[in-house]
Amino acid sequence: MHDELKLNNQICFRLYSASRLITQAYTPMLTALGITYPQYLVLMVLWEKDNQPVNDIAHRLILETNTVTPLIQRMEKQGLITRKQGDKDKRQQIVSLTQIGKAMEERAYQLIPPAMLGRLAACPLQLDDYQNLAKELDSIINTLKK
Amino acid sequence: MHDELKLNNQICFRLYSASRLITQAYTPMLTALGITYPQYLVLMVLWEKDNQPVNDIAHRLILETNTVTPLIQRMEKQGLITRKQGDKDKRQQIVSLTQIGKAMEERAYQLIPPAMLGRLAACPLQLDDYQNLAKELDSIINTLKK
DNA sequence: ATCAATTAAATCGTTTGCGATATAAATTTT
DNA sequence: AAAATTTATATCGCAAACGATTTAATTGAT
Repeated sequence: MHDELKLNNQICFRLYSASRLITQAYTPMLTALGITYPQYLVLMVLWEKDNQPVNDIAHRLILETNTVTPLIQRMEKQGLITRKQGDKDKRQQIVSLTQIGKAMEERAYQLIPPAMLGRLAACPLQLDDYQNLAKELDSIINTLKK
Repeated sequence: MHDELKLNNQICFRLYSASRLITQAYTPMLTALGITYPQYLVLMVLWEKDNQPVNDIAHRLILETNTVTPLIQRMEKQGLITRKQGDKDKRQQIVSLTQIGKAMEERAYQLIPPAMLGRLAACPLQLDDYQNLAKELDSIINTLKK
């Protein structure tokens, strides 16, 4: 048995597990808001800057448009966002928040950060551990993204 | 705009992105072997210890059986593993490697670790950074898994 | 200006991941 | 032992991800 192929030695498996578990920790709050985690990501992008084309949202989330387009279509059906053809470039679809989508920011702010703090209260990591983690993850992300 | 809701301040988004990007980095090698990343995880579990029930594999990968069962069914169809009912407990399905599944370990060992090393060569992280990262991820995983 | 190449979205098909539920076998309770 | 509960898998439905392809609009080249 090659040690390199042991699950315990895999950073990738840890990232995969930690990512899924944190997403699962968000789920109860997101379900209360009626959204999923990827939809929450799209909303965060739009809360920072409204009226963006699909491509910019996809780029920000490091996703392909073939993932973002259906995601956005579902969000439109739910009344969170609207789409309209771009003025300068008619290939673009400009995505904008509805009043419902805008209003959800405040609800998310009240609900999610305190709940996540509670959920991670038992975690021994300190603030500088999280900052360190963020830096290490950014290194990996920047190395691997095209 | 609440700072807590900015994408840049989200550990979760970093984990999600890093996980997807590393999985994508594995993909060319896994495609050459004819498998996917979750299938590779199942194989690693079985390379460490063959003949395990679905439940143990799911537990090891921190997945539910409703994810692992169809995954294993596809792997069976591809001839990588076999399933047989448990002797003591007839509810169990014992999963075992076929010769093809066993032989794949050596091919994976030749192919994957060197390619991933190359892929991460440009990453500024050092060995102790990775060890640190592993410890931090384990903290999060242990805090959040039931 | 015309034709070719690029770009922005969308569509299609497959594999995951997971909540909810079903089924059958084993265990516990009464 | 019969009934109730728990446990191991499996099934179903839906939302991601993503490779591959398509369509329409824009840009670049001749």
